[in-house]
Amino acid sequence: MESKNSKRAEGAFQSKGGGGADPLGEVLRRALQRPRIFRDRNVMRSDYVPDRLPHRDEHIRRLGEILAPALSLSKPSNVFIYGKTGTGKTAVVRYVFKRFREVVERENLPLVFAYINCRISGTEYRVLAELCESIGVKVPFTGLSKAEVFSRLRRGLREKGVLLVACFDEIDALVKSYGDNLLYELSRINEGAEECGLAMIGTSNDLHFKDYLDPRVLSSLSEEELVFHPYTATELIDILTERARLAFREGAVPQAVINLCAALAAAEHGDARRAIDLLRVAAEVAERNGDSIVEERHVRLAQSMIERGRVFEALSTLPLHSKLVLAALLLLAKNGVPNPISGMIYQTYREVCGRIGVEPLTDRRVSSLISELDMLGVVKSDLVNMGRRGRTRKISLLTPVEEVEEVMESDELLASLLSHTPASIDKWRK
DNA sequence: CCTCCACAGGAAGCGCAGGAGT
DNA sequence: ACTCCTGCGCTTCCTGTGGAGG
Repeated sequence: MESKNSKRAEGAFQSKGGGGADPLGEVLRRALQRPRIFRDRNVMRSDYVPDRLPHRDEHIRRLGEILAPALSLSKPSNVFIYGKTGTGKTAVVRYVFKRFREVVERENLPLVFAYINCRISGTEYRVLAELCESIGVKVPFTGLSKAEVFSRLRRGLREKGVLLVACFDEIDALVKSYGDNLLYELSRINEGAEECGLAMIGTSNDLHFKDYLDPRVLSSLSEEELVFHPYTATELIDILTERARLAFREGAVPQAVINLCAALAAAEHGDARRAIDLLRVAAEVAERNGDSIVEERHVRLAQSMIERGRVFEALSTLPLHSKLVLAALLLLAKNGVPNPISGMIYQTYREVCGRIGVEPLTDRRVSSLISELDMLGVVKSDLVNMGRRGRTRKISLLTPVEEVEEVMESDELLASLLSHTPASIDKWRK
């Protein structure tokens, strides 16, 4: 990507030849001359697996020990990994998998390591399908019954004589919407099979996840357990320093900037991914600015950009009715009702629907949409009891009104709604 | 102390789309 | 062509609930 862009830029630059009105030429010349902050952009990507994981040596060693029997082709214990987001669960698993794969390749062992993110895969069917694909069994993305995919997986494992070590990342997402049936079936897939089978690693950022599991599944899945604690600010500094050393030109990112990123992320539950994102965006801001050194103001700017990016992302990808719910929320906030309750939002939403001639959804559905927006981090909803006046949710935007409005203005349909204040709002205004 | 509000949120089911197998 | 399967977005129906006001 990087090299492709710069090659194209160079070509255009040369073809400019002896001057003339070329609006792009100046931009391209500046792009080439621009002081480069990045040395290797990939290092700052979220799926990058570093060669060293500061402050996680102990976890790496434990996981390695647990999985070691796989190399002599006996099924290792299942593992359960707990820890909040950005505490290095995924990084450690990926790192250990990477190192094991190197050995597998060298020794030519019938051993496969699969990594599946259950929240992204979403359904039991897709998780099964991914397991199948990891051992080279083709399955259509829909059309088969789950039982059929399951038996293909079992058959595949037997016929190929493969030992599969699968990591189910964010396994709680799957269990919360589908129950633990699939896990139970998978834990029994080994029965009657020797020299092949399935070992499971589950990760969850919900510490109470255990409560959702059937005792049989729990005992099978958590033969071993690992707990990851959030990083402290000093640990985050080490992580960022290590990454920065690889990702940036020497001297481009001062220690003070790294410390600031670490401090900001540490304030939000020690999330390393957040910290790395923040530093990356700050560096991009600086580079786009033509600066050769990342400064504190770039970090501050990056923080608000990340915030705005989340709203923009949400607004551009959300389905129509979720957008309309957000529009209702914004209209309420703009007109002196910053923390409306569900009922107010629903009424406003209905009026908004009426204005553009869209059939409104039921209140139940809208309630679910609000929950989704909550999970996306676009709004915040708090359960409140108002005694006689019932029990409801108080909902507020997590992003400043002006920023949401700015993003909404760019959407033709939504922008047209903002000019008109729904009548019902009057009665709630104080 | 009891009532009853205004919803939350679970469960079930419906209709549709996309696809496999026969 | 027909049956069977799942996912998805949605509705309908339902039970649950903390505390202000009677």
